[in-house]
Amino acid sequence: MFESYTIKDIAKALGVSTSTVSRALNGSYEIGAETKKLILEYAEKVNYRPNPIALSLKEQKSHSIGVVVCEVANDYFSQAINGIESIAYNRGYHVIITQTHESFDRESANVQHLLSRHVDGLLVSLSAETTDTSQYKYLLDKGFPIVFFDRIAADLNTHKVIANNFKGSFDATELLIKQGFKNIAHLTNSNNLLISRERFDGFKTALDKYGIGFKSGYLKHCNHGGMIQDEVEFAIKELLAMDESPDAIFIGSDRLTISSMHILKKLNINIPEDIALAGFTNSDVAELFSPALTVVRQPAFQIGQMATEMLIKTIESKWPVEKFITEQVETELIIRSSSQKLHQ
Amino acid sequence: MFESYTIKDIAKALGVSTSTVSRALNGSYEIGAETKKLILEYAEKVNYRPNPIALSLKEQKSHSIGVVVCEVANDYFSQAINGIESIAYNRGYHVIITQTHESFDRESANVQHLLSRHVDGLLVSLSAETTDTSQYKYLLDKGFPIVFFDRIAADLNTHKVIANNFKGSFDATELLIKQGFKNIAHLTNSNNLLISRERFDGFKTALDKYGIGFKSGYLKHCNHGGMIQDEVEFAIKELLAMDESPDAIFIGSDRLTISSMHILKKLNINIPEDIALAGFTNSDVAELFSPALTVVRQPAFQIGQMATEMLIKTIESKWPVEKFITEQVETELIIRSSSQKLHQ
DNA sequence: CTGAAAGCGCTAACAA
DNA sequence: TTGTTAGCGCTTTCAG
Repeated sequence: MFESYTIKDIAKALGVSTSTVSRALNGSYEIGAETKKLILEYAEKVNYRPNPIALSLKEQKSHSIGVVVCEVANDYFSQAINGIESIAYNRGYHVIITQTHESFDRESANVQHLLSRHVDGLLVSLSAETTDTSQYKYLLDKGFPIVFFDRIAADLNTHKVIANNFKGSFDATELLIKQGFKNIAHLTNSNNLLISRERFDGFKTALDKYGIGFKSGYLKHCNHGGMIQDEVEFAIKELLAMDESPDAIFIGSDRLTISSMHILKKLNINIPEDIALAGFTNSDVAELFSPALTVVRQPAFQIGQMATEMLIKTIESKWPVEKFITEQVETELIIRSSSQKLHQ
Repeated sequence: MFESYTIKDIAKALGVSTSTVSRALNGSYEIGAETKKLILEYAEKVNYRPNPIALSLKEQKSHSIGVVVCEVANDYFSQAINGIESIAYNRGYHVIITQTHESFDRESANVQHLLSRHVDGLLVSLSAETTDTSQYKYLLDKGFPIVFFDRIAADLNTHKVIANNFKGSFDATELLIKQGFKNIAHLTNSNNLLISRERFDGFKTALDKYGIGFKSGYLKHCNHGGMIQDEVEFAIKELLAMDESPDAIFIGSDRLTISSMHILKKLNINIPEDIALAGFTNSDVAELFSPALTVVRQPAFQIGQMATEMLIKTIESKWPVEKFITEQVETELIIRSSSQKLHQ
């Protein structure tokens, strides 16, 4: 079962050459119907499975794709990875997952490692620390397939999949405004990330639309994306200690949203009485929270699927791909009690 | 960068033979210090990386391990996978993850697929449907390395890693009893799984200790492990509709615990007023729930690490491994308000 | 100390 | 229609 038959074993058993066996197995037409039938039957009988390693060596393709994300224990990314695997598996690719933990150095090391493993392509979501994308540019220039998703590198010319961050952010902020909140803070990931800037834009635009001035003190960046708990706690405490402290926070990152819930609970701050909350997250249990959490949800599974399909298409393209597209998908605003204005 | 240098390129560039290069790179002693230095320096300069595929073909080892779990979007398993990857990565193995979705057929297909990928060993947690473990027995008899974790096959002679399910279950049940609950139901996964039986034993033993008779109507099995939402809802509704309906439920599975919270919320049943709750889960946000959830938590990350270490040790053992061990780790009972008896 | 050659499993160009 | 052979990148005898 695990010491599988080789093409050679079959050839010997049947008294033909290995190439004949290969041809039969690959459905080549330059082979006798008789021989073919014989070989296929025998192969079936002994449960022949081609050795993927030998194939890889021959074809110079590993049939694997590398994935670079900040971490897997994150609802958004675990769902995206699910989508990635669902496509990859069906197309005969396996995926190697690496985590950056929001560090640029680890990101580079991971890319190197994946390259040395001869992955056929890369699915990348940048770390919060990354500003230098030259390693990707170098690879892309050489024709190596890379698809970015979620945390994309705007300046690189390749396929990208991203959610409509602007609108997701705008909608959530507008909801808070319509509820009657006036002092809305924005807690978000590093400004290095395009998604942070897009989400801030959506936030700011909603404020503008309703004539609410933006206070720069209400904008807090967690440059480690919530990997360091103290950083988040510090930011939130700063907000709470302001002269005119905010009555609502809109949070622009999955991990930060969950961290904030933990911290506010620890500080005994009531949501939404003391401060209202809404944030990006793909948690499936947000409705169970106390209070139920208003969230902006991304179609993470689908994003993973789309990115993987684009990548495999690029990998298997006979011609060098020149025209790249950026797919944008919509987010979903799920309104629950954490964003509710209580009339006292 | 991604079209890497081969040993042949180096040999040609330096005017030596490929075997000499190989020897230098592998630190063989039968080589001149001069030549060695030259080769190593050049290899360093061009950033030589051995082709892992060629190595695999040569060594008949893929340096990858296969993982079989019911699903990754599950707090326990995603944490275990984290542990698995942390060890595997350091030891130069990569992991291929497959999901059974609690189906025996998919489990078999996954094992076949992983075998055809020539994984060096298997890390398995059985599906809820599995009763026939003969495929594993066959492989083990042939000396193929397999380590079971969490949902183990008791009768197979190999390494295993498991939590102290009996004690975890006993402690949680005892807590409920001490709180004053008398009619405690037990909702759990398929009886096929040893962990279900162990957890039931812990539950039953606690009941016995306090002289509480066990009512068979209070025991509900979800044979699909919560993959089918209706099954869980049906079981809970049955409990609630009983003449003497339970005042507390102790749940024996991560997924069922989360599902139950969703269902009770939907049915507008208050916890713990109407019914108290405690259950196995590795969710990191259980304290944020409404109400905060009392949980039995397993050291999933550590379990993943231990299983992987045992597997790699078996894979790399020079001698056929004959003595197998079963590691047992302790669970942790985290007491929160969902299990609290409110005195009215 | 170093080189030539075989072989891991498979495909494909070339011969027959 | 089938067989022979070379080669993918690497290690490892076996000669020299």
